[in-house]
Amino acid sequence: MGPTPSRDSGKPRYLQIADDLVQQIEHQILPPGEQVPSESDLMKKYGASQGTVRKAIAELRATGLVETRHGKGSYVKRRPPVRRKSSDRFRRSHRMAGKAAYLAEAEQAGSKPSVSVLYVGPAEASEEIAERLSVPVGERVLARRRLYFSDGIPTEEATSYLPWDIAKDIPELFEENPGGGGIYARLEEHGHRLKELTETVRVRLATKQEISALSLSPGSPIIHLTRNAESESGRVVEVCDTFMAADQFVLEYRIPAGD
Amino acid sequence: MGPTPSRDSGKPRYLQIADDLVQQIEHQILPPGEQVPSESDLMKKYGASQGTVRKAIAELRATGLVETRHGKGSYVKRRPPVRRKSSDRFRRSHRMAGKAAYLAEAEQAGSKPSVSVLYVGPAEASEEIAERLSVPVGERVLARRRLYFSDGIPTEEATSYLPWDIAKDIPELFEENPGGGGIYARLEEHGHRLKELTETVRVRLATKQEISALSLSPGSPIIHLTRNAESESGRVVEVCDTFMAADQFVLEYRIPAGD
DNA sequence: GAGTGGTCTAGACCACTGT
DNA sequence: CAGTGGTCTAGACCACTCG
Repeated sequence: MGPTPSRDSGKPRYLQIADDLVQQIEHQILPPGEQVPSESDLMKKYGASQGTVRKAIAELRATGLVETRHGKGSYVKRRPPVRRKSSDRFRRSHRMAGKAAYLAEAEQAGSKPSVSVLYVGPAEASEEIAERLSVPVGERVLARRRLYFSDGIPTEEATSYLPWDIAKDIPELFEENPGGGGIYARLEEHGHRLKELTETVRVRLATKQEISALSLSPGSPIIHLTRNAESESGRVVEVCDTFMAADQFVLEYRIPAGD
Repeated sequence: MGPTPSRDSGKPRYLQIADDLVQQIEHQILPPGEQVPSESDLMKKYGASQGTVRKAIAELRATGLVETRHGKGSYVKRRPPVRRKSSDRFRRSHRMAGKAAYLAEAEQAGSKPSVSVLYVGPAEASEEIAERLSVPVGERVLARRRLYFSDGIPTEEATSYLPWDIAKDIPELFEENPGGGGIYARLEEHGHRLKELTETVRVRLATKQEISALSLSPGSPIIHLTRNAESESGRVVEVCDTFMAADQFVLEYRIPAGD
């Protein structure tokens, strides 16, 4: 009758242990940020072998409750506030208010946003980018790759591509900070009035590179969002690829019912 | 120099084995639908223990390349054609053409769609549904729950909720098949002309129930899509919750750049 | 160094699927 | 029944982190 839940249900031992740990986390006996007992502690406590307690912890990791650092231990994840990404962020009125889309949204969510520019400069259009921008493969384009942080932790990586003949006349696009309203505001000031944006949403499990770039746990789903910005002349004047941790975002779209 | 890739890199053995299997799958040496060699075969082939080859297979399962059936074996997944879900599917012109959104899209994708109605009838509004429909919690609403199949395999489960006072005057909504153009067409015929739809996209790992309902593998990400349909009178006349296997869909949204 | 997680083995037994 | 995957053990060794 000890505190150890060793009752035999039909359930595998490793799931019983996992469930017990889930209970402790939900009841804040293991509060966010706290270290989960080490494998050897758990082996003693549950009278199980290392393989079994490891499987239990792997279970918690898979459901995103815990993250594990080699040589240190497993820690209860602090539930990050969900960031909301609304299609409204592209409204012209928001740009006129002088805010870039990302900062406006982050402020609204009450977190401290920051941006790190990884690269701004010329690049050769890959097959996919060339197709989306309707330029020849290998053509020079302007690439702008940024990493966005919220409260200091990386949440989102985005890369924009613009046709060189458009970008070359807009010096602000070569700056790290393109100025109030972001690059869309600059494009519109230079006569490229936007007509429509097309976004696609894809989901898959993160690759190893993305895991390290966004410091995720293995097995985390990520959202791959692409956007094409079409001007009123019918030309695609910018495309953007964004990668973000799926569990930290809610995307919102308003769709007119017309036509 | 045997066919066995036992070169020692720094990589763990189970990942080497996994990579080798991935190669065989990508080069169609293990074609879709084929059974992966059994654990004991792999143990012999790679000279590894059961635990190690199991971890290798678990890796393939996590990346969705393979699915495992207890007592039978692991099988290379048939890559299902990706289904595209475009916001255009709500255009009025499509409804007028007499097609429901789902069927129209599936046809375009070249797959044989079918629908199974799980429930049509009254239900009590949960807190969340009540909030979205602006009715009191517990109020009677019409619920329509369907399971969608593509080529016989379940891909998507959706539940619509409509306020009772609206639904009660539209007898087709109580039928399994609401008729050409779907329920939105019926709503518009009865004076509820739609103004705007708001969709939200959330992603998370599938729960055990969803795994069985959509016959997924554990650890698969799923997309939870919610939609609120607002009529020109400003009232939300329908809300819908959809769950789908994330790796089988690409969502597409067209966003007007105006205002 | 002591303590942590990460990999691997050899063997055991159980549970499910077919014939 | 034989063959498959699923669980578990006991012990070994390696790799990372921190004082």
